[in-house]
Formats: sequence, C-alpha cells, structure tokens
Amino acid sequence: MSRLRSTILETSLQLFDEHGFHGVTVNQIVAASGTSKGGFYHHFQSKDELLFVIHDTFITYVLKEAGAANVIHTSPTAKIQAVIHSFVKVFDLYKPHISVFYQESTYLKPAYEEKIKKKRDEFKDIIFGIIHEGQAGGDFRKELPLEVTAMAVLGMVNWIYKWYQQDGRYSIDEIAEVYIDLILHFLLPGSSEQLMRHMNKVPFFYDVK
Amino acid sequence: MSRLRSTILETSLQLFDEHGFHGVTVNQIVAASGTSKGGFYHHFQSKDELLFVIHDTFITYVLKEAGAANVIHTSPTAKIQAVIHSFVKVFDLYKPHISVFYQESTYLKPAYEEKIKKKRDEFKDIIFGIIHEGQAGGDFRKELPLEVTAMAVLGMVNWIYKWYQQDGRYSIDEIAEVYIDLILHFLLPGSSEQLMRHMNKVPFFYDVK
DNA sequence: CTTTACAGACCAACCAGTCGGTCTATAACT
DNA sequence: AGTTATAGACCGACTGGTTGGTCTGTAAAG
Repeated sequence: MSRLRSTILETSLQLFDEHGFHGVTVNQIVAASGTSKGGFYHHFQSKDELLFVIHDTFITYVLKEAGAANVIHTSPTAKIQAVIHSFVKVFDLYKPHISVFYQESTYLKPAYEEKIKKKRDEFKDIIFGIIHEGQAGGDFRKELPLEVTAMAVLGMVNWIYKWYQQDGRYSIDEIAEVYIDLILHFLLPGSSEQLMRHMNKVPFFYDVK
Repeated sequence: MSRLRSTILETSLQLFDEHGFHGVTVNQIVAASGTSKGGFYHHFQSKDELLFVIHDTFITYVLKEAGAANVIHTSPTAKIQAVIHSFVKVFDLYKPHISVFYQESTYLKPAYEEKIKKKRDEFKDIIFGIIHEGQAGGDFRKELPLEVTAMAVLGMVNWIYKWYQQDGRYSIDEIAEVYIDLILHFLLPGSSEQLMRHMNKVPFFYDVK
C-alpha cells in the first residue's frame, strides 16, 4: 500500500472523527494530507469509497479477533470473557474508525452497505451464539430472553466509543475487566430469590425454569 | 404552536431518521410537508435550528421524566429501577428523535450544542448520583468503579435506538424489565466468590471491601 | 390598514469529481 | 553508457449540479 494512501486514510479518519463525514470536504482532506485532488482520486474512486474502506478495515479486524477468541476456548463462560475482552480492546486501537463506523454508516452507498452489513451480522451471530449455547447448556440463566440480553451486551460495549479516552482514569484492560464482571453477574445463575426481594415487580420472564 | 410547524417537525424527523440530517435537503422537507421554502423559513431560522429543536424536545422530556422518577422513590434500588424504566420507555415514544439525537449531534452549531450538552450532563448526573448513593449506602457493590459502571448502564440503554422496533418480539415494557433485571444483577451485592470461580482472572477492582 | 402566514422564483456559495498535463522512475533499445 | 519509451503518481484549475437561504409578492386575518 502506497505511502500517500495511508496518509490520506489516517488524516481523513482524524477529520471525520472530529467533524463527521459531511463536515469534512475532499479539499480539506487533500490539504491536511499535503496532497492534491489528483492525488486523492488516484487512490480512491470517490469520497464514498474512502468511507467504505474505513468501515471495512475495522469490521474485518473485529470479526477476525472475535472468531479467534471464540475458537480457542471451549466453555461459553470462557468464550464470552475472551470475546468481550478482545472486543473492548479494539476501542483502544480503532477508536476513530469506530466513531465513523457507528456515526456515518447511514451514508454508505447501498453496494458498500451490503458488504458491511454482512460482516457486522456475522459478528453479532458470534455473540448470540455464545449466549445461546450457554443457556442451552445450563451455564447461563435460561430465563433471560436471548435477543434482549445479547443486545444489552452489545450496547454496553459499543457505547464505549462515546466516552473512552486513552488518557482517561481507567485503562482499556481495566474497563474490559469491569465489563466482564458485569456481564457474568447477569449471565451466570445466582441467587435470584434474594434479588427479587429488591425488585419493584416480578419480571415477566421469571416463570421459565 | 402552529399546525405547519408541527407538520414540518414530524416530517423532517421521519426523513432524518431514514436518511440522516445531511441526506435530506430543505426542499425535500418542504415538499414532504406540503409547504414551501417561505413556509419553512417562516417557522425556522435555519436547518440548524430545526436540528436543535429536535434535540431539545427529546432531552428536555427525558430529563423531566428522570427527575420525577428520581424524586418519588427513596432507596437507590427503587430509584434506579424507576429511572431505567422511564428511560427505556422513552425509546418507544421518541425513537426518531433519539436516532437524530445520537447520530447528528456532531452537526449542531456550537451555540446549540452547548445548550444540549448541559441538559445531557444533568441527566448523566442523575444516573451517576443514584449509583454513587447506592454504593455509599451499601445497597450496591462498592467494588465497582462508578464511572465505568454508570457508562455501561447508559450504554446498554442508549443502544436500544439501534435495534428497537415497535412491532418487534418484545414490548418496550418487557425490554425494560429485562434491563432492570440485568442491571440489578450486577449492581446488588451477591455471591461474588461463586462467580469468581468462573472468571479467567481476578478483576483488578476486587480488593476493595 | 397592518400584521401574520405562506408561496415560489431566484441566488451565491460550495463541493465532489474531472481532465489535461507534469514529473519521476524504470525499462528497453542502440 | 547514453538515449528514448512507457507507465504510474500526482497536480490543480475548472465545472456542473446542488443546497441553504433570501426576497418580493400576495392573500387572509384581525
């Protein structure tokens, strides 16, 4: 990959992260990259392709990591820990990519969007699969509705991009540890009776055993 | 409030939700609202003001609801349940507002952004406050780092806008119940020893008592 | 008669993308 | 070795279409 192409990618990533895809013009990218319109369009077909490349770089990496973490462990409990850990760590490596990924995916051209959606669904399936497997095997609480629980897990992790900063109070590894703790606390079966005394009402899904 | 103004707001909300703020032109809004440029600019100073109004409507409502739920209950456990419930329910009432709120806030003009940020921080403080209070009083697990835990809670709820659909498998009330269950499971003190047997490593924050 | 509500033609700015052209490097030829 | 041919990398003035916003006009309301 050419030197200039990388520069354009890095520069535009920063700019998009700060001002959003539509808040940055090709001329700005070109100026900040120390090149020209010609240089830009020599390496990218369009501004939209640039957006796609950013999306693809990130989701491809996440998918690869999650797949690996999923394979090397056997029990659902070990798997979920490994996958969450690797997923959280990504926010340290790819934060600008992720901001663009979650903020600007609306603006992907249909052909590009389809490709990204496919990979994103694959990733979602890994999470869903682990939780499902855990419930089926009795490792995780069976009464939890799979879809809602899985989306809660995805949500809490995904949201990290909105607040995480590298020089913040907690390192990315520490954050991962906290998240794993939280997730295991609601996934693993425990003293439900004790908890229910504190609840305003008995949840609708508690009749499953 | 005038009839046309409401129409413009509703229409643009739908359009923004579907295509994003920059994917919709003023002409499109005007056409879909059955009015004209004159009609639009009679009610709004600019497209940016429209964006602000949408933001403000939503965050003002959330803040009011959370404040109310926070006041009528006394214990942190009851408070967090009430606040989460009211918060989750908002996603049923204001889903298009929320999509715009989380997707397009980057494009708010500085003056508008400041106002919105203020209210958003107020809301965040309510959540932080409840968890802090719960930890201080011994209702919630003291070992959990406040910031990370609170952001996890906010994240899992906020992410709902990405997947919730009114005609989905679970009602918004059911989703709220699941979320409250999950959150209480990791907030309330329980059998940590039992859980730790399943953990790949001992979390860094477990030495606090 | 004044004010408010809206219509729609019009405009200036902007922006993604184009296109003819230059510069450099390496290969091919003599 | 010296000269020429060719390809790829990059430049930047230019354009055609679009967009947010304005301005003048008009009809109804009070």
